Amino acid sequence: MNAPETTQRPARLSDEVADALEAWLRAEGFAPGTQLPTEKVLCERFGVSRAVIREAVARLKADGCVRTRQGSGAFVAARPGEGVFRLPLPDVLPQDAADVFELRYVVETGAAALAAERRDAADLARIGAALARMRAALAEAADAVVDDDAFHVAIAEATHNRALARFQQFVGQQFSGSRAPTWSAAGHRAGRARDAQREHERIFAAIAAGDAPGARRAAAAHLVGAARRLGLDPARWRALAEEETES
Amino acid sequence: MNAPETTQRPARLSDEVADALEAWLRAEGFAPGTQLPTEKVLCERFGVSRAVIREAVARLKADGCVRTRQGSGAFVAARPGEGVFRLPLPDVLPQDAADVFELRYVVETGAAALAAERRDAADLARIGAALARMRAALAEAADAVVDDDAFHVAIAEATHNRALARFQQFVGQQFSGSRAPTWSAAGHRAGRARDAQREHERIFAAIAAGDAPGARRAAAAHLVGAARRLGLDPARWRALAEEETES
DNA sequence: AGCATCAATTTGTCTGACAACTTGATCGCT
DNA sequence: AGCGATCAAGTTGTCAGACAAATTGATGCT
Repeated sequence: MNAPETTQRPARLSDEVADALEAWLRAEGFAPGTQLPTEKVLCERFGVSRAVIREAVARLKADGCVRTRQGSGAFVAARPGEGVFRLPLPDVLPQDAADVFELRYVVETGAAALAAERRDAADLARIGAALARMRAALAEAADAVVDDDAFHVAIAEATHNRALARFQQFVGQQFSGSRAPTWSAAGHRAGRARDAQREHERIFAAIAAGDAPGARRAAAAHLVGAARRLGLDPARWRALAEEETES
Repeated sequence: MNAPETTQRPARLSDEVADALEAWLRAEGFAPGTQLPTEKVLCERFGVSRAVIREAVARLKADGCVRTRQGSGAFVAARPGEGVFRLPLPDVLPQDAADVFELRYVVETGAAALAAERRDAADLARIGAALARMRAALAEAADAVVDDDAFHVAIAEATHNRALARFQQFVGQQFSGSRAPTWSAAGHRAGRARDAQREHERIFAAIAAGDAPGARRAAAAHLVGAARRLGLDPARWRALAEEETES
């Protein structure tokens, strides 16, 4: 068990340079159109080869904050990350997965509270329909991953906030693959589907009642349960759950 | 018949290859985890050098749909577009601006609560330093936009959650341009800087005390104030503020 | 002045090599 | 045989140098 001190961050040299470049641009606050140093200069400044610099610049190009013209140079196109947000994709690193899940936690609890305040009849109908489908699937031990997904999306849409809805959909989708074990045959046997459904019902009840703090607490409880079902470290979530439930 | 070359699209070879690769992945519908051909094979298939292949793959990596492991290979990480979040740019639509600000509200209040639980001495030092600089700027009616920015970034980093920190930085930055009126000469005269600073102090005190609910309330109050200073509809925020302050 | 030409500069691409890492097979020991 | 350590391909990451293609500003000519 050699946990080699989790040098968690960029093992890739090009990523390191790209981060540094992005941070530099951000700090300097260059106006769009200003020219970047030449690749040769950047090579010397960072002490790396041109290939690394090119890959780093390529990432900034992909992010849309830098634009290059052959023979001319590289230019700032916009402030770094102006309109795009890139998530550290959770592969095998449990740390990244936990981080992203925590982000989902923050957003989804807030969304549940907002949904309780803003939901209208159509929202409640959509949420209730997804809930009913899951209830039916629970009775016959069937799969309901798509309905589970629809349930959370419907809640996000009940906030009537496009940005929030899209972002919750975005983070939630990062774990859509991990939602299968709950509704699998083994999940039904182990009671995971039943537990999740009970949490779902509580969220819906609070939203339907217009109880924003209650919806927040119910969503928090659901996410803590989801984290446990995902095998994430529960210790990290205890504090959060207590924070929510004590209010 | 020479093509008039109005196809200004891919003057870059690497972009051409990247587009072809992305289209290929999308068409093939590979499940996440499947391995891509090696760079050498791709070189032969596209008839280009390895540098071009690497830049193309780098773009896919930046887009988040491919992930590479040194010594192992390149693997499909997600469907194209998964892993990157694009915000509806709030240029002209005030509705979008309000939506994005609300997203910021949800994330930043959650981050403040987390920061209160996880902050260490170094975090407090960073937050306190930014706060002190703003205090000094307030005394002499100077500009402190960069310190205001640093203050919020330091709080986000105190969560020790990379994803959360980067996302808060991302949404906060959408309003960085709108932070100037607070610290302008007119902002000092109108007391906007003073109000903001008072709110900052409360946030810091709660985080330093390890009071998570208090930090959440203080951050909520600050954001409601920021929304008012931005000229956003305060009615929309009253409900949220009450939700937080009642707990 | 106006214009074509040219040379320097800069990004784009190619080539070859080596380093760091992963993975599966081989070898040696119990 | 079972099992662990070791080794050798194979693959991506990085380096170095060179040339191609495009831009830009200076030069020189009319």
